[in-house]
Amino acid sequence: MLSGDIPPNQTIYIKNLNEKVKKIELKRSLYCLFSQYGRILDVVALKTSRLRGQAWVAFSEVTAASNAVRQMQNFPFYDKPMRIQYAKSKSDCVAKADGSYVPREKKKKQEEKAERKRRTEEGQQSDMANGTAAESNRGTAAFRQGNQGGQEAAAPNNILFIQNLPHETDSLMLQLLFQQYPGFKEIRMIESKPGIAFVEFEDDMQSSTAMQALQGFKITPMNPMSITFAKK
DNA sequence: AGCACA
Repeated sequence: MLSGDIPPNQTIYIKNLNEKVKKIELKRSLYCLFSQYGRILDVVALKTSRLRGQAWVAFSEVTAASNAVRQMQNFPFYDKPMRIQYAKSKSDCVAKADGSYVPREKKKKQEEKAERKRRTEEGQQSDMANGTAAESNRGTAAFRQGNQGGQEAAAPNNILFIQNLPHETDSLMLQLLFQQYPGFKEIRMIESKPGIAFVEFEDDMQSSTAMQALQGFKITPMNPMSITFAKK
């Protein structure tokens, strides 16, 4: 169930996107969501029968893509957890940037494939069978843009930065949630800044585990939490 | 499930 053996690529491939979202809105939201990981060169999304529900986000750096693949894995986006992998090939925009771009021949077989299957289209609300508590909690989360005011994602470290909390959240509630993960040390909140919190762990492996487990966890239906590494 | 660049 790992992301397969696709080698790292500065472009990420995202699937399981909500197909009801309009293309322009989808691209804009993806841009907002992922710009916290680095500079985005291009966002590609098509609504053709074969390509709906998928998108490509090209970063200027492979490391940005790597962070995005790990940290946004299963992030609830328009009610559906994103499934993220590296793209299988180089984006045209990066080929153009590094000079290796050559216009491709047009492929006929893609149009032929498009008319094959027309069987199951609706009624597939699946799984969450063996997910974590957080995973099942995440299911119907609304998209909230997460970004800590800056652009670049902080490197993985032992302190997590939590956003989009309901303003009535207190540190005791968060402690209940985070202390179940090994290495938990403390919650820090700031009176004058409701909706955010810092959670400290012993080390960055343990903070990463908690992040992965609780990413998108909803304290209320409108508050899927957005977890990133704190800036040091 | 599905890897493009209109």
